[in-house]
Amino acid sequence: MSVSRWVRVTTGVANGRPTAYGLLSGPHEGVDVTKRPTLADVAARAGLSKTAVSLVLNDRPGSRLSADAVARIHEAARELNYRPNAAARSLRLGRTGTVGFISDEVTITRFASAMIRGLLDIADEQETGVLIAETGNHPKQLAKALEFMVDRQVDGLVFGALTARLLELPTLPESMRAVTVNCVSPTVPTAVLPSEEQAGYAVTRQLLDAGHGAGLAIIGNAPVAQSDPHISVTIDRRFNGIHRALLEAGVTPVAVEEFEIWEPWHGYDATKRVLESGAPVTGLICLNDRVAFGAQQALTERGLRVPDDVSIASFDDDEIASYMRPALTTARLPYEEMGRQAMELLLRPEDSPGEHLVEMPLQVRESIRPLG
Amino acid sequence: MSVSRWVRVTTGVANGRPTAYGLLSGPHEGVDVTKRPTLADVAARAGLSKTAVSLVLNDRPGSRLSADAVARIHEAARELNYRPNAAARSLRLGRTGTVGFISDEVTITRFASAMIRGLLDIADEQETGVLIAETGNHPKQLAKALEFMVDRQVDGLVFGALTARLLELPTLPESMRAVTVNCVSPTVPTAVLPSEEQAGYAVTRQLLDAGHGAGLAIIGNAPVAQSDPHISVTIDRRFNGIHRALLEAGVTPVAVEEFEIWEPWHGYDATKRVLESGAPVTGLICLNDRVAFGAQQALTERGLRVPDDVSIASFDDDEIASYMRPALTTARLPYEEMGRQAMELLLRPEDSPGEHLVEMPLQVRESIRPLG
DNA sequence: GTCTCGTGCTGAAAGGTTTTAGCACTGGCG
DNA sequence: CGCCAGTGCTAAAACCTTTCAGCACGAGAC
Repeated sequence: MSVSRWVRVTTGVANGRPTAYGLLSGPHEGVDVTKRPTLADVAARAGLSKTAVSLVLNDRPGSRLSADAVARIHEAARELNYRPNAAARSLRLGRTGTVGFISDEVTITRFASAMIRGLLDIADEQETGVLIAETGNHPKQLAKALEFMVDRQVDGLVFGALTARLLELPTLPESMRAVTVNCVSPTVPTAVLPSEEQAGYAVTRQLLDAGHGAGLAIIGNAPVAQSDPHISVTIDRRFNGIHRALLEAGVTPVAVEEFEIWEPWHGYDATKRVLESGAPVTGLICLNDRVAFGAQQALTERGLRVPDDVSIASFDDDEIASYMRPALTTARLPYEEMGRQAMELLLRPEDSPGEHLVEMPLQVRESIRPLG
Repeated sequence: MSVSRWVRVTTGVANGRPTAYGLLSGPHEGVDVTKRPTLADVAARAGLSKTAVSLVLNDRPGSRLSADAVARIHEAARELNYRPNAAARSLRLGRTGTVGFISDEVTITRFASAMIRGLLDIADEQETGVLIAETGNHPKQLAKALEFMVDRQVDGLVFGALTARLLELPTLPESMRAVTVNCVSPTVPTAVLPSEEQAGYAVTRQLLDAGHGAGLAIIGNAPVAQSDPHISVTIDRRFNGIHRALLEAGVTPVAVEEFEIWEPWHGYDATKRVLESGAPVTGLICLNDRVAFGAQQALTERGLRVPDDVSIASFDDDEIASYMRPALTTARLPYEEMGRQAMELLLRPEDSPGEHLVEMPLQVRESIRPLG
């Protein structure tokens, strides 16, 4: 059916609420035009019972109605443009065909919005709606959002976070399905996370393979973030991957710049320091793209060119990575894929507890030059 | 109440659906622990009728219950941790306390996610939930989303778009409240748009006031976008503002670069062309920040510095505008404020048809140098 | 003593769906 | 003929809320 065929026909108000919906004057006569048709209307028009209509329209197996009856019901439903009333169905069934997405600020900031894309994608495939709430990291807001969702009897909950951290969630109703994306919580067994160890390893190898073992610098070492799961549970793994690659190759970086917040200006400052120190740097592992962006600004100011003089590899595949000249080689944070995974896990009938890692694919672009 | 107090107590399943919810073993005895309490449970505990409970809990004016009765009901509700069943209420009331947000790709791309922030902000204040759907510009998806929302009996609809264009929407049920944000539709009378004329004027004046009248270039003239409302209904106004300022000052640009798609590489190419043409350019009006970013890359490659040699002003206040060195002076696209406005208009009881313009504030940063 | 009115409260219907239990009929078998 | 099984269909309950209509009772007016 097409929604566009619904129009209000009178402006009458009954019981303080408008009820006057109906079909555009169309080919079918004898239809009550004052309100949305119900099962009873379809039943009347088909000359059968509500039970029969419900059975047929939901084609329940085992209900043995004559082919004629089935045809009449379908015809009547089509003619009346019947759509079931979601509230009534929810009331009866105890489920709503709706899931909730609660995050700190995934939806409302630009960084991880691809996560929503993934979520909505799968939800849509499964004819499921998504209710959204953001907490801005306030426990009060979280409690409120949760209460709202539970009251609406959502069929499941997805918890998301901007940075992959440990979340403090209240205990959920035990029958409530839930998945965390880009975060973990002791109260939710199923979690979807980016495969950071692999990414750390891949990024580092990319520079090592290009021959930068002798002049490698790390821009953005973050010991605090590494050790505090409330800041991140995955940064640690990213560094583990980096170190595994270095260890394997027997390489020690010529410089390691430490700072916890990864914004362009920090990358700029840190890289400036490295350059001023005179360390013989030929390759930069920047801990994210914004840091890499700042690093490049510092290099440019020094008259150094990427990748001719210094190569850069990085993490995230932020918008900025593709705007840079040269475009940045970086390990992509797979937000969309994580969103898809989460929704699939949530909607799947069986449980799938545990950590589900999603690969961070290396986007190889032009910021690395092979040496000699 | 706190949601965390709900836990499943048995794993029993009735009618094929789990119903076993209850209070954590707490201070109150004699409460049925097997399911969410209903009005009837509260009534029983308070020794009154369902009617009385409903009346009191919704504190309907004109219902004259004794102070004692009111107290008993509140107490019982609190003890049982009663929360009304949203589906039942919707069924009865015909409204849901939920609005729908349908857009092409506002939620799922990074550009306009602040719009959602504004929407959710206000929705939250008004205890309203938000159902989200994205159409990716497919009419099929749009119809599906609309149908879904109408079926769920949302109390209103917000239509959003990434670029401020004319939308083709099916006729809505006439009683359905609706607002468009950053887009317009003949079927929806209330629209929220950015105040582009004012922004065009302000940006241009900023360069003129700094003395760049003699060396002004426009990077990103877009005649097609200007004249096709399906691409944009506001770009036109942006140019009108620019031209009004120029006309007023009696200024003719020394160069006008035309291209319809405003990505960094286009800005880069266009600026390169201008520089190669030898036009005596001292100030660039870039039609968005990404174009400005590309322009700066071209300038830098030519050994020209911003703002020392060339000044830049731009539109949008994209992420990138604040990352650039120097940070970019730009007229902010007020997505968040537009979102707030839209939700306020939607939730307001009276209608407010017409166009609601939201100011685009000029973010004055360091990319403009006053000429001697 | 009857009527009227105000007070405090309640029964029952309505909203639209799903599902259980079961009715009425036919045909086949013993 | 009696019984059983199968076929085609339906009545009614249940889900939980809101609200209309109205009951019972006591006080005051006439």
